[in-house]
Amino acid sequence: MNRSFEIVKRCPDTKARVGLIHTCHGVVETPVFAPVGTQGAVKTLFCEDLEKLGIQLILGNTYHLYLRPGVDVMEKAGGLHSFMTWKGAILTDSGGYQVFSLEQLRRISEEGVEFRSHIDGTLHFFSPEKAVEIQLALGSDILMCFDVCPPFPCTEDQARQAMEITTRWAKRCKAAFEQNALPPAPNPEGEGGRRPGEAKLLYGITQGAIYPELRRQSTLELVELDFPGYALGGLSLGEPRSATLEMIQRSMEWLPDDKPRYLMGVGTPEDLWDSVEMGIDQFDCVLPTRNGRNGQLFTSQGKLNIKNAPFREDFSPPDPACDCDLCARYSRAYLHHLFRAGELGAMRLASLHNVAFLVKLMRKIRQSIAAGTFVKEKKAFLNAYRNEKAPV
RNA sequence: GGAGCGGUAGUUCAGCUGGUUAGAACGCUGCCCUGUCAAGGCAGAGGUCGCGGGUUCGAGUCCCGUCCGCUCCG
Repeated sequence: MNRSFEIVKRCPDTKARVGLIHTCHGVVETPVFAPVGTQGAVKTLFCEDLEKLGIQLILGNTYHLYLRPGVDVMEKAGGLHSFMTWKGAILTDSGGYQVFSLEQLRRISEEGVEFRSHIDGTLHFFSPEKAVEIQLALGSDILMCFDVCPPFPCTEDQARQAMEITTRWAKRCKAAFEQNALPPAPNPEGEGGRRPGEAKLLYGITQGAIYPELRRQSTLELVELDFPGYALGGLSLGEPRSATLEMIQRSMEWLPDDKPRYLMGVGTPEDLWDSVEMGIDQFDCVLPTRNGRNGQLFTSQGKLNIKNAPFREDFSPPDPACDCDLCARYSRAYLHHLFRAGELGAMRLASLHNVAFLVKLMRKIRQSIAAGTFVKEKKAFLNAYRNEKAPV
């Protein structure tokens, strides 16, 4: 049996845990935040930056990389790792999110999804099998099942349909994965399995929008299929935060304790603390890079729109508590100026800072779980982040 | 000295033959962004239409005068 995930430490007060995911490209310490590199690049950053931050896992996107540069190029390059020179682990999203985000450009059937390329309008077809095949060609370490992500809001009927087809596709993804990704490996230990880190991992994705019963059914059916990790999909699409938290909390009851739980597309610093507390191990989010490009910084004292007028003459560091390449050297006024002047470096510095901020936040979270101070640290962080006075 | 063109938001300009609360872009102020179609999106502030008369029910728009700028001719 392949134990790709091990739990190292548990929080005495909450469901939070510290763990390790063994991938073909190194160990990933959890809870982890993975920056999103849709097109084989974390926007404005280079591998050197990610390495310097100690990042162990990044995302790539099947749909985007399939369209450009194309699977042929990826294969000739020897896979995405080699292509972009990334030595760490890569998780590829299956393109399921694009089923949602490219709503106008696709048509769903039982067999799969017909997409029109957002680049040149050409027609393409993704089946669960094809999504897996492409992810294998990319050389992904953690593959995601091809799912249908319904929008918010959506009716219970729509949510049910999306959830049911996602489950059926999960079976097909798993079959395709087992056929192509797991050639019988000689095993001198005689246990008929691999050692940790020798196998690629295919995660299942739960759906069900914000309907608890659908969520339950989705989760239980996927658990039945026995994936090495489970993702919570279709959340943080605009639904009330309380609903998101409720869906996470409920899902934790149905998911096996000994597998990594991945909350897709989240999040904000508050979301990360709250979700880890409930037992989430993995995150990814475009927020640090997208907001970075748009001039919003995460800081220890809350969000900061660096383009705002008051920063014109503020020569203090963006976040005094931060030691990233931005904060260690440049002032708010300078970054403000770079944004106003449309200098590309502004987006890079802000993205770098935001990614560093979340990565360091996760490190702090892991350490506090291990030290048994999670609850205290969370409270302290949120007090400062929300700019409230510490309780006396 | 003469002729022509032009003066409308901070800036560059739209406003057909006169007709509701004068528009755009950029700039400015702020908010937003959650498995990236995103160097993006939304909202807001800002103008006694150079000035003074006149015609008209009604003038940024037509007429007269005047000031300023540009171009050309002397």
